[in-house]
Amino acid sequence: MPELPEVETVRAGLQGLLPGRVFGAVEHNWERSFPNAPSDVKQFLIGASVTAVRRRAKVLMIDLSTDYTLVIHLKMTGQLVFVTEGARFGAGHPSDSLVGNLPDRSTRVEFSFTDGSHLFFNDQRKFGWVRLLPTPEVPNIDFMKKVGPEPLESDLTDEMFIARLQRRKNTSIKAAILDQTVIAGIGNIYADESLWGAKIHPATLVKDVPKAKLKTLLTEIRYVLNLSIEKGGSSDRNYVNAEGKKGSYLQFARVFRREGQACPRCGAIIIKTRVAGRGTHLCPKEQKL
DNA sequence: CACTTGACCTGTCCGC
DNA sequence: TGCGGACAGGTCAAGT
Repeated sequence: MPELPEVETVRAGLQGLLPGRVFGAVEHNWERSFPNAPSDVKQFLIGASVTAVRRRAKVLMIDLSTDYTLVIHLKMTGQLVFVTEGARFGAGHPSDSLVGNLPDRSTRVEFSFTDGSHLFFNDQRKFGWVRLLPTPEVPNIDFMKKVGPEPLESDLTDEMFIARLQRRKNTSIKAAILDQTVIAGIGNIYADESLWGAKIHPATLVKDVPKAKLKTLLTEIRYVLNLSIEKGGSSDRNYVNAEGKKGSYLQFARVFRREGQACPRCGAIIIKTRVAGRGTHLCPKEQKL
């Protein structure tokens, strides 16, 4: 799923809903979704209150009063949906939702708070995970050690972005920006959208993209990520925010899932192809190899 | 080291 | 209607 804008939307939602709530119980039905030792869960989660909800790259962090943190990766189909007591098994969710009554068959973990509210970790494909770690250890997990800079942080300069891309100079520009160790948070949707914005064919080797275009690419990455955050993210199949609602970015997408339609800039027909092992959408007239 | 491919899973869609 | 295969928003480990 979830790329940076979707994870950020979930983070913002949870930040408004969770702080102060106290964990009362946890249930899970798929070991790999929450592989923590039961003794750790009992000692450091049950009875702890939420202090803050953070994000780094596509990873969410729910900080606890015990100086432990729930670290969560939604991968392709993960959802984190908060419901008050009445909504559990209850009236379901509004029409702008992909979630019905919870728990459902995609529910992997159910967190219950002492005030009767619940947080559901749903994950149809079971790729996602939740881990409970001491807060100071979170930056030391492999992913955090290797992940690249946040694209929306102003301390990432054009020069830094270009220099990091050069590490992957013999691969396609699309593979390079999807590489989380080069830059954080970009996935298939925003890769296609930003490459269209910068008029770069996704299969172009990094070394063959002029520096001026790489600079433009960073501008376009920031544009699409910010626009998507504003629209609440992209809901293609599974993604919903912390309240179970869909995001609307795909209504504004220029190429993603728009094969067969006219390019909004030049009118040529958008095509779908395959680059870096991923479905790839582009304008064949403006994005040439 | 850089790069590509398959694996991890379930569900849906498309062609026969 | 059933069945096989491809594909789906993301990482990882293993291969070359």
